Amino acid sequence: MPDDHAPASDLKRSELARLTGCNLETIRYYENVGLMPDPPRSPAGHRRYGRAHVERLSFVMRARELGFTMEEIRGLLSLVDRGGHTCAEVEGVGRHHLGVVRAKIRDLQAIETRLSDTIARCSGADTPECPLLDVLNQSRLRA
Amino acid sequence: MPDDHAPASDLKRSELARLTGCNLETIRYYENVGLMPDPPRSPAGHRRYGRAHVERLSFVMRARELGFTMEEIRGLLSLVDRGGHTCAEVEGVGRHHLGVVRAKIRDLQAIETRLSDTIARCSGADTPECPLLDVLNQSRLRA
DNA sequence: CCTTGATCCTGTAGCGGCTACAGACCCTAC
DNA sequence: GTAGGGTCTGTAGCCGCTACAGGATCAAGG
Repeated sequence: MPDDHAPASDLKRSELARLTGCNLETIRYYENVGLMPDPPRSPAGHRRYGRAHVERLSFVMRARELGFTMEEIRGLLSLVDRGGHTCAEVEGVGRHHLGVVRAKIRDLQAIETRLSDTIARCSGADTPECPLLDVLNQSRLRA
Repeated sequence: MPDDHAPASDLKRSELARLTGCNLETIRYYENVGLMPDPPRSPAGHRRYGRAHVERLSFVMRARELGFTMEEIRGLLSLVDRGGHTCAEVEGVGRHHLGVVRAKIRDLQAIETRLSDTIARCSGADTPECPLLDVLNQSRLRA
């Protein structure tokens, strides 16, 4: 769709927020931690964003949606910014993160199994005896 | 069960830490946030723990291992402490937490799928073109 | 031109769940 | 007595935001 009739430049912070769906304060936060560049300012000191900022923020947001840490995103951005990056480098970051994600899934699945197995044995009755409490109380010291 | 021959009482904080595997500082933290009771003190003000503290801390640690938040653990502990708790109440807390765990797993699995599908298309070559970067750059504004 | 209300600016504090460190005490052994 | 450990307290830092206070500035209406 040709959309050039809409300038999408010289945006205020609130407009960038609305356009990207990013929280207003988070934009400033990303600037502080170096994920977003210091934007040019109006004479009164108000931030003015352009198309490049919209794309940069969108990149950051999509990376966050995929669970990349800010450190990893900084890495990805510096790869791209310095130019001459390779797919291999980017893939390396991605594979590492994928490993972390898979590890988290495994941890949570172990919890899920243990928890659902335990709860399945709950009577749901008005008695104080409770398999879940037993699991939490099961002392390796006695027994 | 008669187990009174093992004292396991009058423990120092470091001993409680060693016995439970809990980090030394974390014990004080749990005390500050109300998961552990204020223990009795030696004349010089040093904390002295007994068997009950070992069990309490173990309870908290097992609950944390299952991913319960401190808020939920406080809830579980107050159920037990006030007496007259029921399995139904405990199960309720557990079921709620299980829902949260399952939601997290779903979120992570969505990330995992998207990430692994994308990385699978990476060439791993020295070219700048990269499917992962494409995904991060894919602008909903143009295209 | 002036006022009003919305927006912008800055710095800072808070969330959860710890972890660690500084600087003061204290305890034990030699 | 003194050296070294352990303990005490308060506080700051981690991540990734989010929110709020108190001031400056903007845009519209009268």
